[in-house]
Amino acid sequence: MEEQDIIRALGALAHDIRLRVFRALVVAGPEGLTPGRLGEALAVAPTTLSFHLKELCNAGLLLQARSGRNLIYRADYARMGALMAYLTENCCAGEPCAATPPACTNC
Amino acid sequence: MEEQDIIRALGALAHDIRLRVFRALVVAGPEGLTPGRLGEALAVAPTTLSFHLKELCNAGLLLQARSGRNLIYRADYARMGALMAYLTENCCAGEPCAATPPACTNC
DNA sequence: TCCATACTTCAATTATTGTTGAAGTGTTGG
DNA sequence: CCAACACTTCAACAATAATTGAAGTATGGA
Repeated sequence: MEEQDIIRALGALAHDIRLRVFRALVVAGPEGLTPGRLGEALAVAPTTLSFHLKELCNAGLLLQARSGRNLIYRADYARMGALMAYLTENCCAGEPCAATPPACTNC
Repeated sequence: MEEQDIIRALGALAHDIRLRVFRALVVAGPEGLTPGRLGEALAVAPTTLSFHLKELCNAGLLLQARSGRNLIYRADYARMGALMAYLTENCCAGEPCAATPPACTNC
């Protein structure tokens, strides 16, 4: 992931609606959610929501698919993981991720 | 860290100059750097740099101190750690931080 | 005290982002 | 094929962020 991608991803998450959308999709898991459900859950107007979903897609954080007359958005976990990896490596003084509460399940 | 703080921090890092500044300060360690050195290293005009340093301070990611006629900026590692913790917990499906290469040094 | 140094703040301008309602695209059931 | 549905795109506007040069503040040395 290039620096430019990192900046796009961070910028995409740096907005209240988009952060909530992304969180909702992370919680929703691999099945994802439709804009309809998202708009309902978060009380965001369709046009506004569509704009922000597009932003998140452009940043590479979301995947889009069609299912009938609905679109389905899903969080791109790999991408989010890559973002975390970059931040851990470059912005945390090389320390292991400060947030490892379920530490070392394989030990 | 409240959602609003998370958004501020993400927004602060979502800019090429600011991301480089923060990275430089992380690398510099606890001793930090002066705006003079930063501007020199990153080739940024003093006014512009000052603006971005202020943004990073306002976002809580940087600490400022005076030493003689120089100001010294340092990365706030704790704050960055809190940001990482939030993202791991809320945006990574509860999986442990995707980036744990030096894993489990205490095992 | 006065000057030079090291930055910051201010003010004006430009560029980018965010929001909204209206119009458009693709899809399904009748 | 057509009407209703689920969304997106467009266009216009409002709000916010970024850049620049000029002026201001704080510090240390002559």
